[in-house]
Amino acid sequence: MTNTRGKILDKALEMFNERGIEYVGLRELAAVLGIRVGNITYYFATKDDLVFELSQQLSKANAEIIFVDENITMTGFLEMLNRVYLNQVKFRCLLLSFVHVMEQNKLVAAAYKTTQRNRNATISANIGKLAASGYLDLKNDEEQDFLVSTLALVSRFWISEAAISFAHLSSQEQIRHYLRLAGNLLIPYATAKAKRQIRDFLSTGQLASIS
Amino acid sequence: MTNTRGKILDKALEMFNERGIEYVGLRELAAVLGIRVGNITYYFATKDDLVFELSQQLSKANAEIIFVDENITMTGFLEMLNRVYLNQVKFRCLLLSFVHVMEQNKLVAAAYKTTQRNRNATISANIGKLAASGYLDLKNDEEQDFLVSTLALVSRFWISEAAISFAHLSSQEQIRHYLRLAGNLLIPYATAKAKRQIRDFLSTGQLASIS
DNA sequence: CATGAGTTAGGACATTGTCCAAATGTAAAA
DNA sequence: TTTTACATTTGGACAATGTCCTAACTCATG
Repeated sequence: MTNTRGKILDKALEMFNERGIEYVGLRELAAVLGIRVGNITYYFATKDDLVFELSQQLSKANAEIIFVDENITMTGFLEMLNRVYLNQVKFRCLLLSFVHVMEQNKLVAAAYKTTQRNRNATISANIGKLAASGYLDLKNDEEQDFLVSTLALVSRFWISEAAISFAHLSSQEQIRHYLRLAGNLLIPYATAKAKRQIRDFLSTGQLASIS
Repeated sequence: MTNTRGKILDKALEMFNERGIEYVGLRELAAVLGIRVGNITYYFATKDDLVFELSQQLSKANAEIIFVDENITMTGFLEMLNRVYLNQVKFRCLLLSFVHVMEQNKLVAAAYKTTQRNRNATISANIGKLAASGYLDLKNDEEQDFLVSTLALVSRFWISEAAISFAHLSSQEQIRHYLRLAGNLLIPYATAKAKRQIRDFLSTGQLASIS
């Protein structure tokens, strides 16, 4: 992006990620960009609008990753999770201010509601496919709901816990920890071939971190 | 509490819980109390100091609940979790701004570090007792670490997820949902008698909500 | 060159947390 | 009772924030 709007978005994401959305003022952002505050408000009437645009970028990036895969394997499922986690690192400022943003920013809140409904349905469908394909042994709907609920909770808040409790670890190490957690969550319900894929993925299969 | 300091703390907690720490200004708090802003800063030099005091109250309340019980049962463990969740509802403003507070408030962050270390150790010890007493069947340390890690994550962030996704439910219903989640998490490792206690607790045993 | 839409600059505004000096209240000492 | 010393409360100042508005500038098009 070479235009002003794009520059604002890029630098805002960079600074928000480093120091937190609430702690980066528009004047400081403007100063770093060598422009005036009024110029930012020309493109984004409010700071919320700027944050909303970033949340849309994350949403779009996730949409390219999360879909119902008819031929999903346990390895594929974990890779999908891995890719989502990597996206979340890129937009970590949003997830670290998750509750705050959702309470304040009506735009983001409204968009999230619909996105999240689809997302949970997709995860649920994939878990169902894994069961149908002999990767998971689920006795009833409650077991499936439990897995989906827990995976959703972990996926939403792992980065918040990591920021507080595992700040000394790299993003890649943090992701490894929470992928391991997800894997352990699935293991009691995993068939033999699924267990092999989980153990294999956790020991060698992690995707490369972002640049 | 009839003194000014106590009144400030009580009303602040009430308003923070209702509308969020970030959205209640000191002037509004002072106005509701019928005092001046400077009077608040006399007792709490900064807003962070006020928040820190509230976090100490939560810490103290939890300390009375969370301890290593030599004769712990599965029912007792779930009751302990239930009591912690009820405490968290009382101080939900702190948990909803968890990451935010930890990033900004050095006092709270420092206190939390040591508290959390002890707390995780205590939970881990109780899980160990459950295994020793024939409630849990843990094959290795990794299984125990997994349970402790996941329980810690859920216990820290359930209220944040509930505020966003289950705002239409009462606190008691929210707690029921996350106690069920914790129960389901334990079930694959639970012995027969533990399974009975879990199912029994989830169907009838939930503690009453706060007034 | 002139026009007009798009863009940028600069400053005003209300609100926030913080800080301070003066005024007031209170309770023990003289 | 009066004085003194300390605790409490007041009222306003301060810098920083997000938001808003008007004037100035840029630049392709007629």
